Amino acid sequence: MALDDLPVPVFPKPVTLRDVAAQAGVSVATASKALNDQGRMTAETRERIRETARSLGFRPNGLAQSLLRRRSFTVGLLTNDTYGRFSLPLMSGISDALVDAGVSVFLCNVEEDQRLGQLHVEAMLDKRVDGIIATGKRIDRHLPVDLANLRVPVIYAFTQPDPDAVAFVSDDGDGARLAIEHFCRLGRKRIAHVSGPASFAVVHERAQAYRAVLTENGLPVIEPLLGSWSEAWGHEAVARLFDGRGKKPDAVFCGNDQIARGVIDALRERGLGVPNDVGVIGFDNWEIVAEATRPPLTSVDMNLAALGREAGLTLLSLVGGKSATPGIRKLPCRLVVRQSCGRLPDG
Amino acid sequence: MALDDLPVPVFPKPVTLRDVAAQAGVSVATASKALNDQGRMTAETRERIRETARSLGFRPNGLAQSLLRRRSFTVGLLTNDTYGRFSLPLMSGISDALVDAGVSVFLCNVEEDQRLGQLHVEAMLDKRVDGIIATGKRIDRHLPVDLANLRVPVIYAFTQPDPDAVAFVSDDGDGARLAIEHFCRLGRKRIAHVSGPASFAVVHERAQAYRAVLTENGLPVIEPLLGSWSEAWGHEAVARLFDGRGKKPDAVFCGNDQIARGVIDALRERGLGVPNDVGVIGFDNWEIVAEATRPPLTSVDMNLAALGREAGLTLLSLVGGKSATPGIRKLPCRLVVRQSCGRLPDG
DNA sequence: ATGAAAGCGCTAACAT
DNA sequence: ATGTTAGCGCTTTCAT
Repeated sequence: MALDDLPVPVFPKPVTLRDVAAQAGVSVATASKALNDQGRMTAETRERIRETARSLGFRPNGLAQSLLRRRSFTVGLLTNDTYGRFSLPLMSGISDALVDAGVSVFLCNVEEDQRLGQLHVEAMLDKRVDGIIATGKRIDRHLPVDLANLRVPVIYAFTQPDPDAVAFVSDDGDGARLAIEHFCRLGRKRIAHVSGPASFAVVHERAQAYRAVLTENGLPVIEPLLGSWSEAWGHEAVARLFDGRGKKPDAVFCGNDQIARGVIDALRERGLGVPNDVGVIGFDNWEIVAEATRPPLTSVDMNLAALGREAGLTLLSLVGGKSATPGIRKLPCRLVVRQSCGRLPDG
Repeated sequence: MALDDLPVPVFPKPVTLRDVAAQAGVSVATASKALNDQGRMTAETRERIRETARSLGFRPNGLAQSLLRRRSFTVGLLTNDTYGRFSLPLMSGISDALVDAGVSVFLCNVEEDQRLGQLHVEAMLDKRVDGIIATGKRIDRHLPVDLANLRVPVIYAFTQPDPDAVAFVSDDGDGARLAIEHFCRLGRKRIAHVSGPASFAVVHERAQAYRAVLTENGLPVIEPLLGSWSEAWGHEAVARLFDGRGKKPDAVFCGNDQIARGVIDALRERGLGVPNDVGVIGFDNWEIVAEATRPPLTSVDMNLAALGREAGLTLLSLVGGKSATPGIRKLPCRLVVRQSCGRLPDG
């Protein structure tokens, strides 16, 4: 038995329009028209050409078409959030919007590497992408690439945009507002806020909305507790909130779902019931966490997929030659109600 | 002030080789050679042409190059795991391997939609990708697309391959073995196994390795407990393991990190200490979970990024005309030791 | 040492 | 109703 006898796969040479034309006994031009529903010819010829194309398994070479049309039906997607959970729904929304237009997506992960980023952008440009979408994991940090004055339209989604660019971000103030108003409707009176590090812009945005809604409702504002985005911090925050003397909170609005989980666990350890004694709301609506807490966690969802869709559609219209108003557009959040807040009094 | 006065962005017409040639006073052919280090010409001319190219900001049109070279320096990445945590490390590894070769990645999410899948594959083929990588979220399910007899090489990574295709998957038996052997080295005597649903192939593969290693070490085999991949199941499994009469386990090997978390929490609630009374090992090494358990969880890592790299490199060599041995290649796992198993007796 | 010409696979004016 | 011609932007013989 022969060694070194691996079946070297030989790939069939692609069928070209020329092949189809020859086979059908017409010129390339006629074949092209037949397949693109252009020009005039007898229905019979058209059908015959179509049939030969089909039988030969002809597929037009997209490179040739793009070269001619000056449009590759391809957009570049830049991200620095390979492992995060934000980019995925975002991307899914983007692809979604683009697929319907027959546009494919080049995925490029740039990490924090300036050089790599620039390299990727050039590669995209060289491949003649129709446009570029930049996404990230936080809206107050810029990707490590310069996207100003490119030869193609650029859209920012969930990342810090260049000035005068078109950008979409979640409205974190709106998200916080939804949460606090939900608590108010449920009759909670002492609502605390446990959030992430002060270095995040959203932390302040949410805290501000938290204060505003409480004031509007004549409820006391408890100074927000800022820490890290971890369960451990949620734990610790509960100690700080409940150890002191004075009135205890009957609701906690958390900066993310992991903090919320820490809070819920800590409350249980203290013999405090959720939602009966204390209501809890999280942020991000990370299902894997929100559904594992006991009870399941009510949480603010940033609608990232919708945000991605919006970004994709806007890019498409830009590519189509329309113009879009520059500036940052904030998209509303949505409260996903589970069981960590209890029911309406009259519910 | 005028309304409707949005600055319609006008994009500069790309500079072509023809422009460069004209500007430098040479023919396109010469310009091409100068920029590609081909042909012969005075160093002076070459440099002059280069300089004009640079000053004009010339970038070759990749579409034209690809059309000629019959190679797009682009590969398609098919996945049905948009939201999962498996595809991301995988993708990152793949891009990693490809970027160095100047190859970009088309990301396509096909969900479970057969029609959408076929559509995407055709789109990729039309765009003349050099090859395709199929990835998924479990290795015993096929993507909803037919990738046999394509015009380009195909590699499978972490998804069920076609027969005779080249595929890379994690070696789950190896992963289980690493876990159980670790327990044995630490002197654990009654090691239980709590895993996911019987409908997953990996569940059996791991259970088999579990049995084998215990037998090799002369330790009793406790019939594996199969359930779901959730924390709640981890909880319940602990009840089943510890409620009965008879000897209690001193170690639990879990099918994923969420189960492990449920197990650890349930043990604590029973007053059982981890790792002192019971050691726990998880699977997947999902950092966000493994680092949030108390104590932090020792877990089996499937080395997905490495697996992706391997897949990427192999595709590249296939594209380069080399041949690869068909079949499923299993890549080893790695045990990430944290604090849920305790130390070596003499450590 | 440089350039003219052909051609990658396709589309679109402009003939006939 | 169909074919001829001229490109898209580039590379590559082959002349000069």
